[in-house]
Amino acid sequence: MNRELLLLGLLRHKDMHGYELHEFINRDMAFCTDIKKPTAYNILQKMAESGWVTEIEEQDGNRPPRKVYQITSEGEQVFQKLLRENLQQHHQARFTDDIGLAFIDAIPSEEAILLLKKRRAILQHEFDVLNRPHSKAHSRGGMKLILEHQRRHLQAEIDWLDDVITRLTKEDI
Amino acid sequence: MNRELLLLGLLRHKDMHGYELHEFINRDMAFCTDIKKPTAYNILQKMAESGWVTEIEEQDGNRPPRKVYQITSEGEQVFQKLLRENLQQHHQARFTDDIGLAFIDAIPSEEAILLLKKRRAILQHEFDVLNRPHSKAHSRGGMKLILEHQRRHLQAEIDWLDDVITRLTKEDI
DNA sequence: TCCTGATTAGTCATTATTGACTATTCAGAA
DNA sequence: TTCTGAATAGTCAATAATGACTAATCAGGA
Repeated sequence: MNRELLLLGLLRHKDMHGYELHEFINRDMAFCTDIKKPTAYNILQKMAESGWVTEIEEQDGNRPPRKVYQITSEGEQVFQKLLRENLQQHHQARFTDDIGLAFIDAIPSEEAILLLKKRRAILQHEFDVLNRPHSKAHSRGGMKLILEHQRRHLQAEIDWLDDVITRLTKEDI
Repeated sequence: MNRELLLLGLLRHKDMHGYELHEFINRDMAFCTDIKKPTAYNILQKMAESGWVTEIEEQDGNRPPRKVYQITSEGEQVFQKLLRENLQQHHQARFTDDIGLAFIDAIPSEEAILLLKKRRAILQHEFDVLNRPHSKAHSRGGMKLILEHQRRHLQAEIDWLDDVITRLTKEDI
């Protein structure tokens, strides 16, 4: 239901068509979700069937018509409910990167150290990118919170990875 | 491919049947992955088709026969490759919990604070559970690393959430 | 003994997700 | 003006994932 929350939240600000929503999400919100285009259209269609949004065919010049989505008052109520649910819950994070760690004793620790140092370089690079001055879309309210969250998370990852590398170096796993 | 890595890694230790693999993953590795039963069987079947594992029908008493999976030498090579890939990469974490934060200005900050305090209590509880003495399955090598990772991550989450709550309290979003 | 609920083991029909494709428009170069 | 590559807008067939189901066995109590 978090994808629904996201789409409704964006539609509250302004009416948008599917492609526009997808573009925004994949440009400005890539760090918190990952909705592919057909998935976005699928969710929009279902929300239209549920009456949370309305589809309005719009003709722009002589381009083929496109469907503009508008949140309904029922959709607004659902948004308010989903938002409250989201804020008061916590979903355990699953790190797919961890799976390899479970089997780290299957390779020589010198090699493991080299591989993890490579991972660390990637992490550091992402951290640096995140600390670069950011776009307009990211400078308002909630977005800043989310960016700060990513920053904190990446810092914790780097600290942890350094710790793992140190322990491997001391053969103290 | 990380699910494949996980299943192959477990089969390296001993031959297992599908249900056994699924049970182990959902009991002892729930904090790093989330493979449903039919998904596990599906992956095992595909790995059998690829020659990474062999299926052997086994009769236990007069129970219906079941398929025991055994890693092949080709499977071992794939495991070694996947493990190295996994260790040297980093996958950006996506926090679905963040989506609500993006729209936090849609509700009064007093209410948001209450909701986030509830979230914090859940987080704290998970942190406490994680710090309780853990099972045998979790006390060996790689597993300890992963638990430590979760612990660090949860600590960072709590710190961040406290920061958000403080900022909201000061109306400084 | 018989019954009940839990455990073991797996399947299958339905949903969800996505890679790959179509088709139009537009901006600029040749 | 004609061509080319990028941007816009969306669809669809194929794959992946899962909820709900089946079915046997077992442990223990009535």
